[in-house]
Amino acid sequence: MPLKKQKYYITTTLPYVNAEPHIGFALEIIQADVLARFHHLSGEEVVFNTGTDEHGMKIYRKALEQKKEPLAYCDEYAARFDALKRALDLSYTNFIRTTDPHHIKAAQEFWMLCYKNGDIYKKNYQVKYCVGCEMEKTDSELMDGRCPIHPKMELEQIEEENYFFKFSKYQKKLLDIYEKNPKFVIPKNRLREIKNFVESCLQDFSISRLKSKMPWGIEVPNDSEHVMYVWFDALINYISTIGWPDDMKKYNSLWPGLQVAGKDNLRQQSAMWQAMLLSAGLKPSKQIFIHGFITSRGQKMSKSLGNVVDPFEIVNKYGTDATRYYLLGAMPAYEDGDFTVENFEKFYTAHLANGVGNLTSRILTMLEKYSDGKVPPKSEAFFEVKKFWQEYEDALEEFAFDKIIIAINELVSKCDELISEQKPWEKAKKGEDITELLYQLAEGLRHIGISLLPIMPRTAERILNGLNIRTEDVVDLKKEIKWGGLKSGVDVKKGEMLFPRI
RNA sequence: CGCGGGGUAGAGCAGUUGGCAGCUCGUCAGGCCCAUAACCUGAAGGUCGCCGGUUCAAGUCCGGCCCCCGCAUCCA
Repeated sequence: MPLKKQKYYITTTLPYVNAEPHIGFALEIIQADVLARFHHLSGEEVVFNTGTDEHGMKIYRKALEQKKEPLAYCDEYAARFDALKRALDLSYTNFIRTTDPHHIKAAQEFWMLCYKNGDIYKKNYQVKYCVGCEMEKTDSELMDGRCPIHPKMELEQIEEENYFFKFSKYQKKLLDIYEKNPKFVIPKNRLREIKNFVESCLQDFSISRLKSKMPWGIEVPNDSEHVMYVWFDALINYISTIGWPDDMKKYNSLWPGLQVAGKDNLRQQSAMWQAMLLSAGLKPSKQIFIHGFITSRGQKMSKSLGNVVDPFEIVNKYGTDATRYYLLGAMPAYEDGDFTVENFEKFYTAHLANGVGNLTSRILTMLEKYSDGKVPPKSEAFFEVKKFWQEYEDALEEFAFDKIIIAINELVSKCDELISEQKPWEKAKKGEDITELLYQLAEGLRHIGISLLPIMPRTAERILNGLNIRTEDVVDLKKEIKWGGLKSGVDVKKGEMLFPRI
């Protein structure tokens, strides 16, 4: 009986197109890619969404500065973000732009649902405005009632009519979601953080801007004087990209999905967006994973400090797979991680050149020298691959990408230890039979190759090709993770070095 | 008493429900020659920020204190 393929929907946040792609976003999308690839290998039908968030004041201003039409400006940036796909070897299936006509329609439809549900209302919005900054200021941003940057200037009071969303109405329901599903937000401390926030104060938030002041947004239905505030429109991409509301069949088969986001997005993703979904009568997200920030030499990256790391530059210098591996393995899964070139190079040398790269050539060379370039007859399992895969899957389940890398490295070490212990070169000289040992190593290498498929797709392919396995044939992970998948008698070939030292 | 994160070997970090303090790099000493000067074994190196409490037992739980980093802009 043919089973219907299980569906897996995962999405990143949409980066805002007012700056170049950031290494922190690279981390996010690589994490999502590992999950997407793993589930694809497991035989699931994967929809993996990313894209660009393109509306709002900042974009509008930047476009004006560069004397461009906003959309033309966005086109350029969207292309730059889409270029990450190639640079980082990403497998996303959807790339949505919030200026896509379908998304615009969906956002308006969504608005109407919230409106009909009585959750959108008009209110006078009083703000303090600093002429020096040309910015609205909230009370929490002020010092002694004055702008901290322009303390000599008087703040102006501005009053405008905005639409508001009844966030406060959903306090109890949000807390219910968190209560019912203790893994709704990973890691735990982030769930606690958002719980505290929702428990303490939920203020209705403004979801529109006057079009006369800021025309670059999605028009509010039945009120052409307003456009939606960028947050409200952008969040809806998670469902508009999977067909909502036109293709309800597709939407129903995929939603709710998994969202990956940075810690700066905790509130928007796990509280505001969830309240919006409730208001529209839709299901809350399945789960939200919050990753930390990447610091640069211990400090937050900023243009003024000049310590911003460009993902394209890193990929050009060290290669796609090494970049993926470093970001996944050297950054703590749940906290901030520090990025330095020195650390990158150490990690590269220790794990890639000396570790998996060296082991691959060791094993393949031995097969060529002592086994006629063929895989020897099968032998019983020496390595505890079952335990290895259990660890691997458990770590993935909790988004502990660093733990996956540790588990793979342990398997690499075990192979190295076995070689040193058994001294196959010595035994071969004495004429002892080492075919059993060689099969152990070759099959161990196959498991390493399979386990690297989601992490470093190209490297994994080269390892598997060396063992005469085509990645197209790796379609059923359940089968692949069993001992003995490597066929005896097939030719092996040692290719180029995987990771030349730097 | 604004919010959050952190202080563990020279550096960077792990330490889940309390139960002999670990990993990577670096240093030192051996081994090995299948492998990318790679690999393996061993050693040195710690008052787990400070003080107090609970406990047979605290890096871990509780209370207090000190220090560092984010929370205006650029920016994920």
